[in-house]
Order: sequence, then C-alpha cells, then structure tokens
Amino acid sequence: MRIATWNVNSIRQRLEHLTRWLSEAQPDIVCLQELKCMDEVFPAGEIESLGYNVAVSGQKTFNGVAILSKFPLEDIRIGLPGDANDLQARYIEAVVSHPNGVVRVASIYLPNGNPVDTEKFPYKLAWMDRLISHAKGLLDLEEILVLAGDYNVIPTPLDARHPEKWVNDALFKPESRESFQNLKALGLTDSLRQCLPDEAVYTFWDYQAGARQRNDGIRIDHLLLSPEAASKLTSVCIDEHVRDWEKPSDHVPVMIDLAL
DNA sequence: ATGGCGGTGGAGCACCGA
Repeated sequence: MRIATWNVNSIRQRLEHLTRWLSEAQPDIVCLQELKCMDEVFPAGEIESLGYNVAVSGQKTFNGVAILSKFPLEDIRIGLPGDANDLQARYIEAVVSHPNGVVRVASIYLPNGNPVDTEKFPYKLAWMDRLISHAKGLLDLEEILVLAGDYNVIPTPLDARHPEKWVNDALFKPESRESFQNLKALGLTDSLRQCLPDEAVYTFWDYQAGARQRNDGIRIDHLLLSPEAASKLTSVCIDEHVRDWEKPSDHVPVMIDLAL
C-alpha cells in the first residue's frame, strides 16, 4: 500500500499536476494540504473519476486538507479536538478499509507560526499540544496509523540546507522542534529517517531567490507511523522532480510503501 | 539582500506562506 502527502498550494491551481502525478506514482492514499478553497469548489469529480474516494475539509482562501483513497473511507473526523473555537481547516482523519487490514490516516496542516513575536507562534505550539493529546488516544488503539502532512517543523539541522538561516524562524525554533520530538516520543516513527537516517533531503524549496536551483531546501513534510505501521514500512520516496514542472507547488509529494 | 515569489480575493494591493 502506497501512502503519500503533498502540500499542493491551491488545489485549483495544481489539479493538472495532481492528476499527472497520481497517474505516474499510483498512490493508494494521498493526504493533501493547502487546498485554499471551500468544499463546494473542490474538484472532487475529477479526482473521483481517477478512482479515488475523497474526504475534504476546506475553507475560503486559506488552509484546507483532504484525503484521497482508492479504498473506502470510513469514520471521517474533521478538525483536531481540543479547541472548539479553532475553525481553521487543518486536520482530517479517516479509516481506510483495505482487504488486508485497516489503516487510519490523518492529513495534517500544522500552523506555520511566523512571525514568532505574534499570536501565531503560541497558536502553533498550542495546536501541537492538541495534536500530541489526540495522537496519544490514537496510539492507544494499536492500529496501523499514519499521521501525514505539512508539519511546518524542521526537525534537525540535517533537515535544512542552511540551518543557520532558520534559527529565528518558527519552523526551527527550539520550542517547535521539542514539541515535534515529544510527538515522536509517544511512539511514532519518522518514516523518512527510518529509511534514510543520514541523508540531506528536502520537501520544500521557496519560490524566491532560485532556492530550488541552489537546492536551498528544508524537510517539513513528514509521515509519522505507529509501531504497527512502522513494522510494515518498506520504502520512502520524495518525488523531487515534481518541483521542476511548470508552475509547481513549493512542496513536493512524499510517499511510503507499507507491506499490506 | 531589503522576503526577491506565488496564491487569494477582488479589482488595489494587503495578507499569507516558510
């Protein structure tokens, strides 16, 4: 089973990229972030015609997450628990029923947190606390669980081409990294580091200043696995070439293969 | 480098992203 995550930076701008990538990568499940549209204009029909079931949580202009699956989606949960006043569309979770077993998947768009001297940074950290609380409950289920998405966290200096540029940034602040570490410490495995412990690889390159050409990237898109999922991990791939297509997203797809 | 790009809403340019 192949599971992917991709921040598309507007689904309507990127629909051709998505369909092209789906046909070449053939993922079974895809977690999308930054849809930047409301549910009613999400191009569900086009995606369904490619053989995917769709669960969407969109909003006007900003954020927005979705799960695509070749297998039926059940128990769809929209929104991260813990703050009824938080209306930002950043979390959707579903159970995928595969003939060989059940997989619970979440598509996560964790807040950016910049600028750090505004309310945006505490919102990010509070959101991470809520994610940790929710993940605890999910891990108790002892299921095959994949928490995939744009975490907006650079976990270690290895995950940035120029870590010194990020020291005052919400993506690399000690508080953000510690919280990400605490999330993993619940028993979640960073699938990319499981397969490539020491390799400098990135999932995002800024549009500006020729960041892609200079490989000035960061790794912020992650697939975290429960023990039941990690034991089935066979491979990880960052589909970097998509960043060089015409009018790309600034993020590229990351995908894993699980033996089931 | 002084966000230098790109997307959104809405018809200017502010706001957001990372």
